Amino acid sequence: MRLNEKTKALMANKLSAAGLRVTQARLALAHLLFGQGDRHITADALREEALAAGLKISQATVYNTLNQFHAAGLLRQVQVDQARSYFDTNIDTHHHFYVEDEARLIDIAAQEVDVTRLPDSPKGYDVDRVEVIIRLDKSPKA
Amino acid sequence: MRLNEKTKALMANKLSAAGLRVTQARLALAHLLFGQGDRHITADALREEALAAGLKISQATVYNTLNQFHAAGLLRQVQVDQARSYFDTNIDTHHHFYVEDEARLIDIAAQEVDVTRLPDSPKGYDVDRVEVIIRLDKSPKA
DNA sequence: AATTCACTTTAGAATCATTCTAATACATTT
DNA sequence: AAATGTATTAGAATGATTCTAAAGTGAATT
Repeated sequence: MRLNEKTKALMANKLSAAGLRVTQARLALAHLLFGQGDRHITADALREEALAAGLKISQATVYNTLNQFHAAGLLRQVQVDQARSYFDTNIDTHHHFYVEDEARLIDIAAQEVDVTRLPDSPKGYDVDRVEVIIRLDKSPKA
Repeated sequence: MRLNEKTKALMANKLSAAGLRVTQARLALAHLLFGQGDRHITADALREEALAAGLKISQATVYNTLNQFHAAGLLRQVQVDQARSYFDTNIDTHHHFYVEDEARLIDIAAQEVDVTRLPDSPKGYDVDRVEVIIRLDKSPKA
């Protein structure tokens, strides 16, 4: 895979800023993840993209890298399906539609949802994040 | 395990009403699940409870039964942790706190949360359910 | 109460996502 | 370029869940 120099520099920057060493594997995966707008992707799907793009990269590295990016705050992990984890390249506050039948996530911008009242957290605990997940079904054929 | 007759009749009723045949295994698991207020439990934890209660029941049956109860609408499945599924005996509309560090779910009554605005669903899809999950961290020691 | 038949339960194998291991490769510092 | 500490890797290991196909049970019927 050839990364254009501008994107490469951006990604290298992103990695350094996150405290991650800039390596071939991380650069290439960052390019796939962050080079094309917001996405929701599973480890396996990313692996396949990488292989399709001609990268020689192991499954372990895909998992390691996703976990490191997540730990570094470059990715959010979304848990909507018991079978697998999704990684979301959009780390701003936002919410999701989830189409269970299609195993597909759709972003909802934070300002599209108003949560105007929440209960107090139990004593000794603080709110880390409020997630709203709207589960969707296909409409019945009229 | 001895089920008192009143509970047993209630559970048998619940199963029949849900279109499930009343069997020993289902009665016993229903008793554990529904006999003590709202709970959030994993398949494995339920298995252990069952064994501790002296039931002779296989893991496969625990899974089968949880899945059937879920399909029949007697349980809700809650997805907050990548490692395992929780089954929630409270099937009314409600929400959850989730304490990640302790892998613990806490119910939030529907009326404790106001979601006053939601985006339109994508064309061709209907809202099945709106889930609010409040992820909690332990407060830092002051 | 025995028979039948469909549904349940079971032990154990299989699957699948994810993590681990410990050996090799690479990036950075000397 | 040698040394040092991370990264990457293939493959094994793990752990939750599902599958398989054989044996058991509940409900309906004789």
